[in-house]
Amino acid sequence: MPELPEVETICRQLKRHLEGGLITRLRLARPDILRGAPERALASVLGRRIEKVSRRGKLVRLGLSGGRLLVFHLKMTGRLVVGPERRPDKHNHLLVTVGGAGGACQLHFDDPRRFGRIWLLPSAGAEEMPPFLNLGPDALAVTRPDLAARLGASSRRLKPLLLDQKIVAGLGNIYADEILHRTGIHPLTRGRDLTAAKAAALWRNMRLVLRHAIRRGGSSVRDYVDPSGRRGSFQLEHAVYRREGLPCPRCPGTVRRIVVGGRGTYFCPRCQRPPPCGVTGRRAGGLTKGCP
DNA sequence: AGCAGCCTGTCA
DNA sequence: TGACAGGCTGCT
Repeated sequence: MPELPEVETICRQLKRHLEGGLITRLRLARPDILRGAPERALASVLGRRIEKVSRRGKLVRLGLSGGRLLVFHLKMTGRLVVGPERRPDKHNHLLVTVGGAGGACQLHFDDPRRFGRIWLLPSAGAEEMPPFLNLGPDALAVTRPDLAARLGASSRRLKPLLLDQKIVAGLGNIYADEILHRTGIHPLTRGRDLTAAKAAALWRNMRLVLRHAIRRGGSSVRDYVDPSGRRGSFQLEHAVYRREGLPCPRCPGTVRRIVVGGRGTYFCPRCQRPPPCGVTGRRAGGLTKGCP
């Protein structure tokens, strides 16, 4: 489940290994995961140079010479692996051979669940087409007032709001829960009910948690590894994610799990106060009485 | 706004 | 062996 910190870690590695290299061979094993251009258009990528590796939200961009962009979304189980030439494994979807100053290497895009997608786009105007169309500002680029405005304009609960890539791009289930916990906000709080102080703290903690997770190489909860096969270590510092029944690290409370918008949501009911007039997380009632 | 569907590996 | 995991699209 690569989210912003994992994708950032991946990008930094790809940058080191791929930037400046020439694409000498391509093998698309599963044409159905390619979007934005027909399969035959992939041939036009041969011989182009990988000029710039970048990230926006959870998307990885390879900027190619000649105005092309190769974009990857890893979704849940996708992996980008770089290394010496080797046989593709059975879950390989795209194999790119890159010639560089230090000899050839290969980029493998593998995804056992096949949720992952690849786009081939013209770099001019790419921001106005899928998958960038409707994508909100990156979680590490959004300004404090912009985030406050985006959350405050909505009556939706904060958990689904933070997961909505149109609001802010890069957060997934792990970091949404960790950020809400660190800020002491109940996941069912509605966006419009955020106080200015809480919105500011949320922005600060979002940056803090994401930056710290990047320093740890991301979270390896189940099978995430970076392009060199190394696991991250931020999972060791998760305060709530997948810690149901365990003590909250910040207060004497116990971590609970509820389902919000179909997603498992972990929080501490003691230090993440219930929203003023909302559901408590157990069952509706009690607190809602008397609220306008 | 909420949920099925896409997928398959993993765990109870 | 069946439920579950979850990012995102598209449907209701």
